[in-house]
Amino acid sequence: MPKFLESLPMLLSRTLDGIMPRYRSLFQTHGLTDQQWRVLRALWEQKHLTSAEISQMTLLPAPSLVGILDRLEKKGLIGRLRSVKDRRHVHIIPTQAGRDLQAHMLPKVEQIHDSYMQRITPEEWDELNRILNKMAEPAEQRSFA
Amino acid sequence: MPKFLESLPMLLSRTLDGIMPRYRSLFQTHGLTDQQWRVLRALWEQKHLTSAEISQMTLLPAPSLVGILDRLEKKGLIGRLRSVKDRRHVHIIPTQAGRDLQAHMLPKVEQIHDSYMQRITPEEWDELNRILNKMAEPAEQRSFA
DNA sequence: TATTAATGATTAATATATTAATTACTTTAC
DNA sequence: GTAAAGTAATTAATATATTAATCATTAATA
Repeated sequence: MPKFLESLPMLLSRTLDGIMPRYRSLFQTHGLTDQQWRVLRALWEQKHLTSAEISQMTLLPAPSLVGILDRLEKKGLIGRLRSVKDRRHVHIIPTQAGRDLQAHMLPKVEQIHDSYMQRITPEEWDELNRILNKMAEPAEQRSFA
Repeated sequence: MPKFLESLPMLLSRTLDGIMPRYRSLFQTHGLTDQQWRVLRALWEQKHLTSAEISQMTLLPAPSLVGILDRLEKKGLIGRLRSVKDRRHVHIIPTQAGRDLQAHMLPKVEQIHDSYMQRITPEEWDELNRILNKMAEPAEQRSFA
């Protein structure tokens, strides 16, 4: 097997490719894309978030978010509300239909997540987080061993 | 921090978002996208590969590959050659310019990879691979503990 | 061998990613 | 108080992802 396949980017991509289809088929039964679900999920414990806040939480690039929010709005799952304090900000608010869909889907999403968690021990999960965070840590704020 | 940010998909996406920019800025100085480099990289130790083989190695979906190969071909980095044995297959072959670019870029790419590897121990790297492969393993062929 | 089924690459349609530029609005600094 | 600098959302242009369908070719079967 060539070294290429054992690189860090390929390892991560391969893992994502391995786990996402199960999530995706659930999303599809509810007419959502991965990214659209992410936005709804980010709004779960919030009354409202600005577009920039959603972008930061979901890792979805701001320009992509415009279209994603357009489509969620067209589906009646969210609303846009321009801030009165600072008219540059747009607050994104889940509609009742959006909240209902969240409530319906979240348990199933968590069920899939749990099924993956059961493949490893809590210690392995901690290890995984520790190692990956060390990888992704920006160079500046890295502590030298 | 909401549980959402601690999910497996978000952990993996966050890590990729953290590490890819350094690769990407290198690719950009050579006028390549991530995916275009992946294809060249896959051809590194091969004289030629079919489109399907490249798709499987690089994890790039076959329909996306059509355009990616178009652009690599237009840049004079690869050539397409329809198989005589089975005219359904198309062999992808790096041109001399493609091989030169590979040879020039590969050390720099490996340098970036090494710099990430230095953040962790070889044992942590093995752990990481072991855990992630367990996550991505298809359910059917999973061994029960 | 004529038909049917399967396969590899491609096209089509829609959604998202990436980078740069723009627009509307706020804040700073002079 | 006004011009300049900064900020949040958006648009624009190009590249890629996702799913389904198509096209040409080959393999399988009656």
